[in-house]
Amino acid sequence: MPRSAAANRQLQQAQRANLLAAARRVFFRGGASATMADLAAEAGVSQGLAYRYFRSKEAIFRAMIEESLDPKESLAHRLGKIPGGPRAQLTAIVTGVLERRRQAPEFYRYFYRALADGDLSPSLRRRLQARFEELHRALRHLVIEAQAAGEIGSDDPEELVTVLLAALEGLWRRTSRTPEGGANDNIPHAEVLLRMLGSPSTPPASRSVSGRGA
Amino acid sequence: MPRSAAANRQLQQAQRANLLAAARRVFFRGGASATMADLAAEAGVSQGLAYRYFRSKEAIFRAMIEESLDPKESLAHRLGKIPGGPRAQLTAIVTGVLERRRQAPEFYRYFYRALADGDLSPSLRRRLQARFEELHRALRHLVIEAQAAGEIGSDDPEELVTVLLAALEGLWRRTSRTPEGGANDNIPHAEVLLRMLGSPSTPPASRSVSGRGA
Amino acid sequence: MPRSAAANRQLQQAQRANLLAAARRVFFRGGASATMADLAAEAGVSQGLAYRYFRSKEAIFRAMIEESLDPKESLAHRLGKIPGGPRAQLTAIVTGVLERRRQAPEFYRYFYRALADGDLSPSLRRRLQARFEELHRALRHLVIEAQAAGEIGSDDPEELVTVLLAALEGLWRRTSRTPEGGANDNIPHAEVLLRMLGSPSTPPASRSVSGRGA
Amino acid sequence: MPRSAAANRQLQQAQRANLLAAARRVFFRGGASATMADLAAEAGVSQGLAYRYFRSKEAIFRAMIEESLDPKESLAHRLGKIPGGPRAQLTAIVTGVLERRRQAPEFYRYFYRALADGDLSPSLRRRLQARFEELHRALRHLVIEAQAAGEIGSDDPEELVTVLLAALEGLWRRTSRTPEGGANDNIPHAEVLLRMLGSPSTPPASRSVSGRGA
DNA sequence: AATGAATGAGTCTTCATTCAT
DNA sequence: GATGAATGAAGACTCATTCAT
Repeated sequence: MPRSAAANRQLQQAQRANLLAAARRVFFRGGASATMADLAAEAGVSQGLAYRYFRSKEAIFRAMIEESLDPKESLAHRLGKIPGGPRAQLTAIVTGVLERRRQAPEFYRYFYRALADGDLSPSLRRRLQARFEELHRALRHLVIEAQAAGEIGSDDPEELVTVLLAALEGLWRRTSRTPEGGANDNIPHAEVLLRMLGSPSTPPASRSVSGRGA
Repeated sequence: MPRSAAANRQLQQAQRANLLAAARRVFFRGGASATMADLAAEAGVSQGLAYRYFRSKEAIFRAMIEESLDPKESLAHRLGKIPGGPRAQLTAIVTGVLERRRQAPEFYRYFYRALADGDLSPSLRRRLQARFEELHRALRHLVIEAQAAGEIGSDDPEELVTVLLAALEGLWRRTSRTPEGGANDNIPHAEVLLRMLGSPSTPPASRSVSGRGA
Repeated sequence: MPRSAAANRQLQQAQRANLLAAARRVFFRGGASATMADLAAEAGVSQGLAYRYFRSKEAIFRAMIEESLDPKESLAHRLGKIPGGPRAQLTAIVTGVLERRRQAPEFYRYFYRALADGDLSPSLRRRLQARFEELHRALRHLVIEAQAAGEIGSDDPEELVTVLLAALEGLWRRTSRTPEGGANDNIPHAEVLLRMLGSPSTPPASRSVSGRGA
Repeated sequence: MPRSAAANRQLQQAQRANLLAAARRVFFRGGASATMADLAAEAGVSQGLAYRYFRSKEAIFRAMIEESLDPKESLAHRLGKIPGGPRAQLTAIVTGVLERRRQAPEFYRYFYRALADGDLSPSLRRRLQARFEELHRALRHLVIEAQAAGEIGSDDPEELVTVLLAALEGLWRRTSRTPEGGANDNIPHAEVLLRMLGSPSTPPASRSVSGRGA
């Protein structure tokens, strides 16, 4: 007598989740050089089984990322729901990003890894980049608005966004290096990062590279 | 008539340098997936020759990094030579780092790549981490001194150093993704980053995660 | 209430036939590269079920051929029932073979495929060859009789049989290549093939390879 | 000191030929199911080496066939050079084909095998079919001319060409089954095959399938 | 009797490394 | 010192076959 259809569906979902979780662990450890054998061993299944659930190694990687690309997580999505002026919205975004790092240190790690490792399907690469650019645009828009509202300094908005994103990326990256996925200590407050934006009274950073301004 | 021993040694040095330069170019382009065949082609020599100069592919990678670990490049080394108070020294360090990025975008890329990819000998990994920690300690020391001198705000020094390093790492990382090795546009001024340190009048960022401080 | 034993047996027979028919279709399309998954899909059953009825993939292939080796189909069997002299019997055989091709183009295809592909159990291979040889002997016998009766030319009988069989095999083979299993156009008349046997007045083909005979 | 360039070239050609010869033997035996391991073993080299000389397994198969597609072997090419009327030219072609079979029994075998086995790149498949069609057209043209010249019977030319080609293909096929590549005995004379074309006095084969014509 | 999830041996292919010249 | 042909150990992926349900 065959297994019931329901039981089968449950088994399938469990295995899929199991494989995806194993992939997360294994890619987290070994980067792109992790092998299917590693993954299978980690998941406690045979190598062949992975191919019942995913077409290829790349498909697993993709699924892993797609999972995190849930549209509800999109900043654009959440942006509309934040109350207050542009400065307050910037604070909320940065805080949200930092908060997520605290809770799921490995979260965005795949995004950066994926972009750094060359072997990524063009389509997925495009989707990832679109996500990054979305954040970029959202921040730029808020920065310009905040400047118009006299809430922050008057440096080049593009420059401010770049350094803000860099700081956030750098913080995520650090996760990679601490063995256990990064302890939660020393994660800075959003306010510290936002100081880079300056206050209305701050003069723009001088063009001189040696930056003796102020 | 055999070549003179001196001429021989010189030739060897030249080949070694040639291979190392090719490795730099090739790893920069292809990341960890660059092959020995790529390297040999780039260097214009046979595949076998690389093994006269380096024990293995990993040895080339290691040598490539060692070359950049030249003690004269060490921040600690250069720190003694910077005039001015702790705040000025911090400015000088950050400026120097940003300047280097402008000039040789691929410079530190290997360090981060090496740490991210798992396949790195423990000993080299230790050396790299030591280098990072050296910078970390130097910055922390200056931050504490600057706080003592009333030149910056009174946030947790560890937190300030972390976010400063993260911002710098993030900026280097960005290099990796821009096709041509990173255009120099939008590299922020040191002063913008240093704003994160706050001024004596800035109250420390509140402990509240939502960072409504100030 | 369990199914009756008779009903059970009938169900089994039906499944077996179903699988065999699916195998025929699937092997006909995909050749030796057809997979068990293909077969199961074609038969509309699970992959595992095939193994209740056949020990292995090869067993299915074998059964498929055995089915066509039904002794009632044997030429030897039918030979006794053909009226007329040896020439008429030759005509009848060749006509029968051509006719069968018209009706079931995929019929003998398996025989040839099976012999060409190496992976065939020795015992089955022997049985197939025996079948071919049976036809061979029957034809040779008739050719010799026809010569004795002065109904055909006096070439080497072995040679005549070889070329006759070759022409028939070639015609079957052609079936394989036409996408839809071979349209029925241009299937030659038996009489055309039989012309090769010559008439009493035809001088034997000369031994000269360049064949300037006649 | 490196091997001389000449020595290298010689080595390469020898290996390429060696691999191709091994492929011929191995595909001859095992059909498409022969593995690269088989081939390497047969050639007496490592599996990896084959890939220095051929991009893939399919490339080897292709090269094997291309080798036989030498344009000088083309019937169209040779057709211009045959003296005599259309009947004589038909004789010459068929004789040539038979002769080749005598000399190199495995020669065309790959062509037929290649067409039967599904896994063949579309481009190569097209080239092969073009070759077959070339022969087909040449024969049809000559048959029509021969009929116009009153040198043969007046059956449907397409039918005559089909049966002629089938006979030739069948003869080649037979090579496949004799263990040692086919002994040369019983290869029929061209003249026997050409009898199928009939003589001016032969009435066309009747349309009746049972072929009681003549 | 039937299912389909799971297995594992085997396939093609790549690539760091060695070695005869 | 230099070459590049040759090796062999993986790696991703397929598929006939088994087995718990």
